[in-house]
Amino acid sequence: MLRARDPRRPAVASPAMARAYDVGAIEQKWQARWRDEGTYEVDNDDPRPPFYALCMYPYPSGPAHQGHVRNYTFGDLVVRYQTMRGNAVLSPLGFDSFGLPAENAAIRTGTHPRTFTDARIAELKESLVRLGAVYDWRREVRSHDPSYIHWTQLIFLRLLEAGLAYRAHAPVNWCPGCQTVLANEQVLADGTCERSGDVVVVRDLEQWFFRITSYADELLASLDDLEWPERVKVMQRNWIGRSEGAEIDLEVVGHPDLTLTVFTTRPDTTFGMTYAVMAPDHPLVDVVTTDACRAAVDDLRTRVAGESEIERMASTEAGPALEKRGAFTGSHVVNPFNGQPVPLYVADYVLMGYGTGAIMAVPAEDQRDWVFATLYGLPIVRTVSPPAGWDEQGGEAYSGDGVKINSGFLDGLGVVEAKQRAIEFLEREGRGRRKVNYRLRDWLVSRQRFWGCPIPVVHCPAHGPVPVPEHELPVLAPDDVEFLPTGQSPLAHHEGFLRTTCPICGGPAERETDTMDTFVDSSWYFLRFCDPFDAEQPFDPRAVVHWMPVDQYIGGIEHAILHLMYARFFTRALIDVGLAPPDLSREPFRRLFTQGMIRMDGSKMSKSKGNLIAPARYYETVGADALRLFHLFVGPPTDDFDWTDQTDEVIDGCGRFLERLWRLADGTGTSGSQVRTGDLTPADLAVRRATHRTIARVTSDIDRWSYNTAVAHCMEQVNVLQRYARDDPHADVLNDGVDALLHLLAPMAPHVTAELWERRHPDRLHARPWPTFDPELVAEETVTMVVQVNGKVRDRLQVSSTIGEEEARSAALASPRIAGVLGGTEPARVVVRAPRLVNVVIS
RNA sequence: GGGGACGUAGCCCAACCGGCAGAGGCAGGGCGCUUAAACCGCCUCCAGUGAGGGUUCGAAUCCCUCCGUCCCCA
Repeated sequence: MLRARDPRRPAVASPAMARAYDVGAIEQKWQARWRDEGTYEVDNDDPRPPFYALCMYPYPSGPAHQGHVRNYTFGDLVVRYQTMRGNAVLSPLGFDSFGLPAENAAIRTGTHPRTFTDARIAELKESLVRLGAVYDWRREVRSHDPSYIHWTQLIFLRLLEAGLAYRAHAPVNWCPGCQTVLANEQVLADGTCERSGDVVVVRDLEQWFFRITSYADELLASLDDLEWPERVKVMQRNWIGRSEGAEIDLEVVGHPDLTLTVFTTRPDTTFGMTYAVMAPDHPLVDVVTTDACRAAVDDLRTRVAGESEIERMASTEAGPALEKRGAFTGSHVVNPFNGQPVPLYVADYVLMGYGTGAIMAVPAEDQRDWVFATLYGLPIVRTVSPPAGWDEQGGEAYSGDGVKINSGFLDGLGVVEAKQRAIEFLEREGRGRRKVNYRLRDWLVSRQRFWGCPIPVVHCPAHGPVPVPEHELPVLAPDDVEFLPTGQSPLAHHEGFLRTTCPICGGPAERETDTMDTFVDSSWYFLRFCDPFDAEQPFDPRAVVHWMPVDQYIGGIEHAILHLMYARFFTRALIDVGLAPPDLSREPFRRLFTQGMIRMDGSKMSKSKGNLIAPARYYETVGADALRLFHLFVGPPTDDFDWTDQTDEVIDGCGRFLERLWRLADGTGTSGSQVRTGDLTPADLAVRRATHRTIARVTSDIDRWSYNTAVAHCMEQVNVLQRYARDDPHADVLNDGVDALLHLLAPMAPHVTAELWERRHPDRLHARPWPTFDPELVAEETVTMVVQVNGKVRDRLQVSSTIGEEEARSAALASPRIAGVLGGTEPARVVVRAPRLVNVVIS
């Protein structure tokens, strides 16, 4: 019976096809062995040097997708390779198991989020086991486990005690779809929610914050020493957004008791201040607004109140209703540099959360001010001379360097010098001060959600927010709640949870019903992994000092900013509040690797896009080893990969390679030829050299994350050995070659190599040391020396690899072909790069 | 608008410090094996490095401009 072949289905799916070996059987066999024998379980008192390898805490969304496969293949390679290198490798995995999808599923189906989440964890775990990824599962951590909640809450209380957690009334980004508060970074540039796509609005709520801004300078400065991708460091630097400038206290005309403090990065431009602007929610707006202007100002404030900051910032460029962007307050402030009064406006483009919530406007040197000034007919005075032709070419604001003009005592200076002079003037006159400002804001951690770690606080009418006593932890959410799409956590409707007593006075009090942002859970899980059984404390100080910092952290570039920033902050904060020891590294992740995305049809492969290619189908056919090999082989690990119709053919190719390896190693590749012993021939020696060269190359490839070339070099070596095996091979040379190859492939294709090794030797491949090579065998005896004339290759000579410079020069010039090209011309110059190249230059 | 990465054969990619453009794979073609096909084995076609300029004895590699794709921040 014939059936049309599904082009997306691997060719080897056909059961009729001859297989060299039973992929499914051996993969299951070895997965069971690694589990039953605890091969990758490691104790804290292990005498080998410690190595901590970690893949980012996954959110359990169901079976692994190709992005996971790629991530965990890299991670598993590191674990197995470092183990063979003689290290005690800590390889834990856990699940970032709190989060919205589980709760949304609960609202949709009525299933408790725990039931839903546990099922998704089981699926993810199973697909990782089937990938052959190995972990010390004894150390598994789940965010929603009461023993983890306990310590997350203790950390919260200690941060609260230290003043690093606080409660504040704040405008927050509210997503109507998710019915919760979002952090700024969860709001996309178009003002919509990154998760649901709803338009985010601003609401004013009492919220909990972590004081990450206290660490802004340290988080910025210590980036320099990290072995992280430069692009990630750049993103973190930009996110912290340190800017040096000045705060200036402006007098408000007619309000002798008031000063309006503004922040500027360009104090040198103060002579060009032609107006000033306050954020609509600035506390002084009411005071300075005159009756005549009140209606317009109130109108603006009402409109802005419903908009997210992102929307307000995005509206900088020309758009509809521009004239509604600001309103005059009726008051004036005084320019401290020249004593001139200038009008004071309220405008949406100034944000209360940045700087002081008010700015001096210098339209000539700031584009947003330029747009606003043009719109409202405000004067524009240049204080920096723009480059020649700037105005003629339609130039507007000029923010670059140049000579100061129209600036009194600053005239003639450059911008950098003028800044310093301006700040000195302000400080001397008592009108302002040097000030460093950050874009980074404190971390808003409150979420109006059920499926998160409860914030361990009760609200007492008499004593306000009171910490839950530590011996009462953990505070756990009740199970008998109703999941309804209301604006509040279901906890807020649960009387049994809500009603409690004040720990101070014993009077009636209410529990806090907000839960913590799930980024809190993922900010310290890597510490818990060091000591996951500790019932007395979050982790033993000795254990974290032993394992930390993480030697190799592996994850997606999408976590380049938030997760990594929060984890860096938490590690420092935990040390500073005394939960972690002072000798713990303040940087949690020493080396970071960020893998490229898997794309399909131009967009990220994801569940929401519906373009997932499940790994399970490959486990059934070519096997996990082939799928792993494919992910390693297909391109540089940092690069994005486009999944296309041809991808299955490449995966099949990886499967074919493993079958060739099998035939070679299992003896079928020799096709019955006699295996020779005795003295080595030159051909034997060449193969032995190839073996050592392959060991050297693959080792170096793995060390520099060039897995695609590591696989390619193994493929090349299989080709060499296969050819050799058919052609009167020497027993030792062939066996050594195959054995070395099995070692090299052991971290990449662990199942098939383990099985082949077992058929050849009594011990376990993955417990063996990484192979070494003989440098003398790696070095070539003779090399091809290229002889160029004026950069063009004219001859190739076989020379000793140790040839000296003079010798190389004479050999090149003695070549008849070179002499022919020169035709008697005297070389103007001879560039010698022995032993590879000689370039003869003639004019 | 600002910052960053990348562009090499029909396709995915090598070329590590500036030194012979090709290691590996996919697809295609041919031959062998086979009653036949698949599988397997052997052989093989194909580019001068997105475009232009510069530095250099020598540039895929370094610098500049432009084009294209992607990422981050606005």
